[in-house]
Amino acid sequence: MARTDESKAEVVRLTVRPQFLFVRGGLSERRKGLVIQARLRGDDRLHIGEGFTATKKTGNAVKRNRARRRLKAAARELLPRLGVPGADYVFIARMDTAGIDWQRLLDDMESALISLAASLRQGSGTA
RNA sequence: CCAGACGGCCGGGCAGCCGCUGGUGGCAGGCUUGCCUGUCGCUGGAGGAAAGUCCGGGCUCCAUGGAAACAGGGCGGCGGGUAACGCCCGCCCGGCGAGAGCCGAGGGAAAGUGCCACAGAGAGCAGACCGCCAGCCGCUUGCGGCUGGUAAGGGUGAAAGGGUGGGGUAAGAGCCCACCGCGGGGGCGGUAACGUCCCUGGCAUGGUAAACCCCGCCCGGAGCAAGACCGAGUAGGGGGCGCGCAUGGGCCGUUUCCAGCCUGCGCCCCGGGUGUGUCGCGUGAGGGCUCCCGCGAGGGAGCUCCCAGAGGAAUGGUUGCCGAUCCCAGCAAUGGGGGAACAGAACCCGGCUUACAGGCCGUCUGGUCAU
Repeated sequence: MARTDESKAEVVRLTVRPQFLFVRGGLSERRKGLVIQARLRGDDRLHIGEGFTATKKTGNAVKRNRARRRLKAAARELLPRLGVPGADYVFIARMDTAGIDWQRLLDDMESALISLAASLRQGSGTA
């Protein structure tokens, strides 16, 4: 499959609570190492939004920090290549995120992003 | 060397690649001339507990200042340290330990009130169940009954109205005596808590004050979502109702007094920013080294360093090597496995408390061996 736009889209961090709530109303993909939510913003701009969350269930503050940092590091590698321009993504840490094998985490994120991209391009992401 | 006590310190290391954030420098660009953007360097970047948010402060805002009383809260051997403390140091007293040491909310219970279950005859103006003793009566002698004395013994209890020993006595009892304890007075040592000695009294004073309480000392409230700045803007404006036009009313726990200030007061409704940015926000009761004073907590002087400042929240992700206890095998040398505890700054300090794999250093105690 030949990628038409080789220029990677700019990635912007989601910062306020309403942005997270908006994405929660969109699509969701669950893997062993993480959960990804995604939703097309519906505006004209082409940047990709990214946000990271770890709930109290993930563990204490150290475990939550580690899980969120691993998600950020993985997203930095994968999201510019696999993310859909104009969509916002929220990466949610699970119990295994901090301890899972690094390559497995990358594989989980890649497969989730690919299937989300397929759904988004079909137009069901705007909801 | 083994066992133990106390104090202090550390709490994974190195390298490669790719990132984040603060500071700083070069270059380029922009313009409102001191900032912004891009890029390339250099450099700082979690803890001993960053935690719990339990105390004490700084700082900020609110409150007109002072005094007294009351209310509420806290503290409590003595002396010292400190900005301060409920913290720390030294000492005293009591308890525990063979010892090094450890533990103690450690003022007042003969001001008052409350409480002290069960058991027990009796539990706070004490108390005769058994026993002991005396007298009288009955009777088969040691037995039984009645009356009285007695707190030495038994029994109950967490605790039985000073303890031990002797005298004394019908049996006993601070009834008397010695020592201890307790109360009062005095001498000496100590800044003091207290210690010690002498005289004296009489055995009257159970425990509980993290029960009320009494005594002494201390204490305004809220917190960085404090608070400040920019934007037209945080303060005022308009309306209604009630009371009032003064010897009134208000000024932050309450009341009173003194001084001062303000001027209608109270309630309700309407309209007027709704959301970021910047500051606060890292030079501080600051760290390191040396010297001096002090038993110590700590204090002083000199030199030197700048040492995290995020904001859905940076301080990392990943790979390789080395790796402590630990687990398995083995008498051992050793081989294999495994791969670091508790835990993440959010205005900042001083403490306390709690969590924590493992390691290092020093001082001391007891034991063992050698000399």
